[in-house]
Amino acid sequence: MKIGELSRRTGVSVRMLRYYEAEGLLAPQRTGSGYRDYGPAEEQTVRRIKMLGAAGMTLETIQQLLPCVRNNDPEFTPCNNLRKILADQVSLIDERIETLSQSRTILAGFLSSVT
Amino acid sequence: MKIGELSRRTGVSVRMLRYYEAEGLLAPQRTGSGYRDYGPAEEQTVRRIKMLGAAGMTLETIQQLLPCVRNNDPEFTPCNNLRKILADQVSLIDERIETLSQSRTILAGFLSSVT
DNA sequence: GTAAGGTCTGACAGCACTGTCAGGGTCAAG
DNA sequence: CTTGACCCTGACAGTGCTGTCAGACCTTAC
Repeated sequence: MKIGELSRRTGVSVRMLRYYEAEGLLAPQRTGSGYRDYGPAEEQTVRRIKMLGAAGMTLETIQQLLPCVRNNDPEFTPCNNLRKILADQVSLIDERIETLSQSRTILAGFLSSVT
Repeated sequence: MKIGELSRRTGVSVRMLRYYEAEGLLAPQRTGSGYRDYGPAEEQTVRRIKMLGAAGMTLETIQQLLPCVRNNDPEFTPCNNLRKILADQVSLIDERIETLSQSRTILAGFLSSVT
């Protein structure tokens, strides 16, 4: 399928589909006239990128992870560092939550001081 | 005092002190030769900016808030929205924490699926 | 008077995307 | 054959800071 249809089917903008490719996360076939031609495998990949992105991962991190999920549909193929990457991501999120919680405490303090 | 000393005393880089000024959060005197000349009031302001920034507020938001804390002015009239701004910020942080928590859940799911 | 160190302005770079526009090619239908 | 929808590449804008560099001026001390 062409890029517009894939965009419609996945909800990812055309702009971002091209960006995924520029960042090395997708490599669709090209038609004779240069149009990108995506297959079902690519569509699945895009859905995975979207899901991992929703989990707050950067495209760079997703790119590292992608080879581990490219093959088998339902589950991850265990790569050596897959667990480490995921665990690191969870730690990263925990750190961010902790930082935000501290900020919240500070602001709540200000708020109560003007009440 | 000059900008370098203020930087040393507050731990805010010279670059950022100038940036604060460009964004309208500071307006130090100038010497005859054009050097910025900060007084104790400015130093206090910088410390407040730093604290509010640590609470995750953008400079734009801090700028709105600053007139309310600039001097312990008994006049609250122009700061009727102080509490609202603070409350909004807390809500914003809560949203971000919620988003991160959802991301965490997704990632933890991935992690358990490869365990 | 000269050397060192501080300061000035202005501008470019980088993050991690995301939108948008320009200028031009392709394809299907009427 | 022309129209309209779609596609291509490339580039600029904007976020909210933050570092760094260039070229020039000021100040202090030796």
